[in-house]
Amino acid sequence: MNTRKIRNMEEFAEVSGLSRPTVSKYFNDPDSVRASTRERIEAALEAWDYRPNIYAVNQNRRLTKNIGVVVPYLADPFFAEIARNIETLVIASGFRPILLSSHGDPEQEIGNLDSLRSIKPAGVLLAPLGRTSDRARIEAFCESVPTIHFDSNIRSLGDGFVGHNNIQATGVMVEYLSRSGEPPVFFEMRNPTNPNANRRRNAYVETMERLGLTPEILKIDGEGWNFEEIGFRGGLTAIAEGQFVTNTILCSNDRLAIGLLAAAYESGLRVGLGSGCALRVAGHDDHPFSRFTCPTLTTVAQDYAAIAERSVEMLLSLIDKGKQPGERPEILFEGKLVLRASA
Amino acid sequence: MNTRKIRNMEEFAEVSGLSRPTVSKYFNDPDSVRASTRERIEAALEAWDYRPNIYAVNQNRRLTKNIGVVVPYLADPFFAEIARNIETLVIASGFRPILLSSHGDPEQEIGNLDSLRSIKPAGVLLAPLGRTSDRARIEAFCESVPTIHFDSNIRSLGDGFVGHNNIQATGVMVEYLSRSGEPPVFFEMRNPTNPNANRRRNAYVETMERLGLTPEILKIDGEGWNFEEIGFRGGLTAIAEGQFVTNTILCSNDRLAIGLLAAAYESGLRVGLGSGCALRVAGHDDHPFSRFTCPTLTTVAQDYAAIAERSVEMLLSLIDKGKQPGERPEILFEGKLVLRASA
DNA sequence: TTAAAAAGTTTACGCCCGTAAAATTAAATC
DNA sequence: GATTTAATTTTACGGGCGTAAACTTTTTAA
Repeated sequence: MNTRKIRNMEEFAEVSGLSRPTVSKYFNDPDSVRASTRERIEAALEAWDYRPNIYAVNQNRRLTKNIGVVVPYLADPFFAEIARNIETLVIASGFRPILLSSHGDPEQEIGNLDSLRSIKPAGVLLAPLGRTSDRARIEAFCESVPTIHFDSNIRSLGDGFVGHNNIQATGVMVEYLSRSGEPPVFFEMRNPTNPNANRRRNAYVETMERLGLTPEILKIDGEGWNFEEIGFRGGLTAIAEGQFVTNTILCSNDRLAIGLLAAAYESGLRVGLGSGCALRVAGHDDHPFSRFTCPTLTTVAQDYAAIAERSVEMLLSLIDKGKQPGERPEILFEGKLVLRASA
Repeated sequence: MNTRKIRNMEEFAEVSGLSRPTVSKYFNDPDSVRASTRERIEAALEAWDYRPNIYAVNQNRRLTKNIGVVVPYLADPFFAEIARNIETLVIASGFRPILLSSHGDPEQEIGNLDSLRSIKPAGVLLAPLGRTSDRARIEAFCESVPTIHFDSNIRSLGDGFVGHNNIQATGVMVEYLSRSGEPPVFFEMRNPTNPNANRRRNAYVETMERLGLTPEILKIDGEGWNFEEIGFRGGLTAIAEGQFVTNTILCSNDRLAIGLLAAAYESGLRVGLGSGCALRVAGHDDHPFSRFTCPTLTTVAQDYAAIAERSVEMLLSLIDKGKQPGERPEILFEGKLVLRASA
């Protein structure tokens, strides 16, 4: 590594023995220059440690290489995991991911979008909060920036959607639970923020009716994203007051189930399939921690990898080809039953 | 909101009835202009929806308002939580946080630092991976960018450190466990990546010896950041082969403890304080999930809020006053015993 | 009221790079 | 070796804003 400090592309072009526009061309697309030229530049890069000033580059390019990724709540390992997958894919595609969490707060969500707008991203992958989201302002954002929604589908918002097939997945779980024991009671928050929760409830009701069973829904109180806490408190009350109509409980998601498992343990109720068990509990999502609950949690897995891959793919194609008027692709991946010890 | 689109600061100055330098001054520091001027600009901002181009601004400012935040593993709710705290504080101080995760990978860690360097941050808050980190390259980074380390202290790296007092915290826990039942066995990974793990082990040994007890350490195999899995497998083996010398186990961290609890459950061992219990298990960190394990986990809490607050404070002062040669402040916050059901 | 101080305006230059057009050089084709 | 084609260089401009100097206006203090 040479000692002289390279201040800008002009100087770097000089030590490479080339002109600045050629070097600039190389940085935009290494394949756009002759092989021999490319080698000279790359040799110079080894020797001199220069990188184009990202601010000057982005100021002048029509489109930056930034891709915004907004998730509703990063402290939830589910979103952390899917964000990790997305990040890796975005980088591999030569873009630069900017990861933002809304921390469960609609204002922060809009703040994140505002903040993204100011960096003029090529596109955005957005998993919205849901019910509490400021629909109008998200819509305004989507009109100025190519946006693919994932995880949570807000009707007709954004240029496409990739997510989990809640209907199919819930159906599979309800069928399994019904044929392997008592039919399930559905356990959920009274005012779920996420639209997936509503789809899951509806699918539960439909499937139960199709099977000739009576749907039973237990709605518990609680606001915010502290789902384990909410499931725990709701579970304690439900157990103490005997609110569960059958011995089988299907939770709207794994985090509620984790709370409910804690409540069952606290109440001295053994959870599982065996004859010595008082309760069966199932979740939904295959949360990273569901393999380490006591007992391990039976659940329906979302296909994290496929959802991440497809949303990045869809966004890149949107950026590349531009918006197709009238079109808004929606892709759902099927859930897979994961049988563990809890149900 | 007016319809005419403001393209740049020139046009915005025009509609505000001011000159561009004055407007520029306002955006750098609203208090640097007369109150009446400030009001005019703010009124215009309401009416016209203009924001300075962030790339042009950063290209010209000596120092950007960016602050990098690098954590080793964002899918760990512990780091997600501390990152959330830091983010909020950084924003409140008028800076812009850039959150990056190393995903447990030393190369990604260096990649993150490289990526940060290219955005010329005012400063960086870095929680390094630890043992596997590329020390030399981190050192090189720290020389060119004001950097405060947190969580994990790599000897003499960076311009300061804020973290958890592992020695004191482990001592408190060992004392509690010893006086309330059988003395604890220390349960940890054979090759812990994080230097905190070493401090905890040493503190365990010291405290045990001070109390006149024999330290017993159980090292389990496993690589990577999948601590729950490692704790689970190690726990299963240890239980099956009767490797625990006493009935009390102090885990190096909560995530290992979560795995061990799952192993105990799987093995039919009841964990807790009562007479019907075969095992006592304690953790370290007060992981967000430790309130929902079965049984709930006794642990030592890290002061998340204080660590976040102090590291941001330290970094801002470093940015403000510049590096004091020879000085490298180290601040440790004490751990607080959290008694729950598991021990 | 007046002088001094503070704030704002004008003018001008620089930051670092993208990009377009025209001129030149090098590589590929026959 | 001459011609075509592709790549590179030269020249030139623009993007949006920071910032400095000199000048003018407004505010504050005497």
